[in-house]
Amino acid sequence: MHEQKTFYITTPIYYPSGKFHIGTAYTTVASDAIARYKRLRGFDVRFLTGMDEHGQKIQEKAQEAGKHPQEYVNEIADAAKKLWSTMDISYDDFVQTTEKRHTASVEKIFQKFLDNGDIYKGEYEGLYCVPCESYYTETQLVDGKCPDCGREVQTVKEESYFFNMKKYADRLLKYYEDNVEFIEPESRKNEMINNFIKPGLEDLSVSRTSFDWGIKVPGDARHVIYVWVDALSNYITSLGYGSDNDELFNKYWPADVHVVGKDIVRFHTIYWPIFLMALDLPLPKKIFAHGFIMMKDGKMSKSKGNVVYPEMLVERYGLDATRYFLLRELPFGQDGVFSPESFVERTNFDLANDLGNLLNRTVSMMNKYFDGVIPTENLVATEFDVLLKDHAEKARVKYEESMEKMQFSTVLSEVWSLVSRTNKYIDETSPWVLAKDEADQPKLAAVMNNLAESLRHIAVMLQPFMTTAPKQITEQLGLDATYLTWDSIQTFGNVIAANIKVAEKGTPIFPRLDTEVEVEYIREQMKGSVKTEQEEAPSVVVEKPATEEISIDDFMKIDLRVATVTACEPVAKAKKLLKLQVDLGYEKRQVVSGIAEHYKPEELIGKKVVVVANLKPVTLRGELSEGMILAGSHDGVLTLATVDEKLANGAQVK
RNA sequence: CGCGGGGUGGAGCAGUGGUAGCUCGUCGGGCUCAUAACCCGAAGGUCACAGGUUCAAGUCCUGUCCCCGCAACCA
Repeated sequence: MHEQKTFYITTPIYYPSGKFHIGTAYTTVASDAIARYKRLRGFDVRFLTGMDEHGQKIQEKAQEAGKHPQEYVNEIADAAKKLWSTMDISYDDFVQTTEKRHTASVEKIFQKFLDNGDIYKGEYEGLYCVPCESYYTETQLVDGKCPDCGREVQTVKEESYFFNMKKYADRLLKYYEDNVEFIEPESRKNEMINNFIKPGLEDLSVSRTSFDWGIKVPGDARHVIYVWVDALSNYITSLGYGSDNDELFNKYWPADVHVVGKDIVRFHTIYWPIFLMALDLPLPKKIFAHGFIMMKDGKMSKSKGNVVYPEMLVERYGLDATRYFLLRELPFGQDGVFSPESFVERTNFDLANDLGNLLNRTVSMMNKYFDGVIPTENLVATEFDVLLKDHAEKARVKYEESMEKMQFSTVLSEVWSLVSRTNKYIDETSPWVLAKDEADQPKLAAVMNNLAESLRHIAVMLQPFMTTAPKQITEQLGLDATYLTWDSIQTFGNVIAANIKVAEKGTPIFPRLDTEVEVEYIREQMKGSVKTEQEEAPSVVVEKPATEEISIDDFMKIDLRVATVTACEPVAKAKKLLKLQVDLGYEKRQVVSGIAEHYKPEELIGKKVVVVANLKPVTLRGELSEGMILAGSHDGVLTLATVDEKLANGAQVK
């Protein structure tokens, strides 16, 4: 007997910085579809997901919440597990980087790097702002000063451990060449080579001394291991690498595919392979980078009020519709757009009209013409039968091809081509006509049998994507789980046993939605997500007296003056900046303001605005700015604070 | 010239060098088993623009314009 082929697939481990939005669900649902498909094809699958739980931010967030970091991350991990349970994610393991099995192994990995000379202790030299406790790069500085507080920065040397990346660059490139499918889509590979490898890899700082919520560097407790070595290692530590029991590791490593978002391609295609080389371990077979879910007005963001949370869609429209939409509407590997309209329309057209209705009319005819029993004997094929059968077989082949390429959208359109073909088949054969003539009974019987068979094929193929509908389809057809295996759709026809009775009354598996009502509902929910955020953090909008209070003297230090905008033009190569000439009465000045996305230059000329006149001048994008224009903004809408025409230029505002 | 993606019938997208397809919308027709669902037909495209390679270019090459992400900029 052959040993079962294994398949190891991972999602990224997620960072617990807030509620998961639909993008996180997308990654996870896509990975789940692959895992389910591979299981269906007989693989011994291991599907890993988890949480990345170390770092400064978590330490701070936990402190804000008045919790121990461990308590904080555990709560979020529980919330994640709950969401994955809601979404029927069939993961086999959930790793948290704060677990002993991970931390112990990471220490060993780090030690091995040290022993082999891949990691050396060095000095990180950077521009440091002491009050802000932050490093900045040269380009981040504003006018040579700290971008946060405006104070002088110092060149500071801090002790840090470094990983020698250069040493492995050639081997990495070679691996790319020898394994053309290692990075997909291919454009990502070119991006990595051109941007990072060709210019020369820099040694990577792999430790920090500025916070301590992390895994201590072996033998040097002042340092904690920084995110890369820690987080990426989860893919092997969760298999028991470096522990007493490495059975799972030997069985499943190397991973067949790491599914990642396009934002973390670099870490998975450069750092991670190099770490593995340093450990003398085989590299993963594939890194697949998917695109992002965009909104019509750009990226999802709370301030735009366009954030979509998966729970909302699942609660109202069901899990199958939600999973279907994600994997059908967005071409995997590219960015795609979510809109309330597209969601409702996909659900109505594809699920309710095409698929749901097909099942419904089939069950109904079965009852009407054959007392609910799927006919299996005395079948006489119509001229259309062979066409349907051919279509089903071709669809299955194309499905398998596209599934290997993880082109879920294409895969699903293949399934729907069969749904459509079957609806057409009903029209072609017109069972209601056949039913009128006793002599056509055998033909009618064949038609009914084919309909059940076609629906069965559809149900089997939908299993990686939907977790309820395939069962509902077979249940309404009276078929048990044995009819849902992949083997059972290698042939079309002669599969369904005799005397199987369909449901007496078909129940719509996807109710039709009222487009207008539901589009409005989703919109409200998206906006609503803004409100809840604000409720959670009201300080942003309402008062924050204790800490924000200033004295009248402080206030009087600010010299606010009325001025007229006399000229205005965009700043070259800066998307958000406008250069304004303002007349303060007693003098004229140039002010650079970040309002280009809200005002056209010509709109501003002649406007009376309020200027902070005694602000220290700075240079922005090479343009001198001697002051600041007051403006208010909320929910992404920005408006200048203007004053009445009557007020003369130079008038003080207080 | 910071990096990358893209510009295809009204909308959203597929398109491996060889009759330009799909979904929705529009118009017309058919059917009545079905969730006012299903099926058929039609209109509608100089495939951003300009060159080039080729027997043949939406598809390859060069240049130009525009859009979108990332980065930078928001005093």
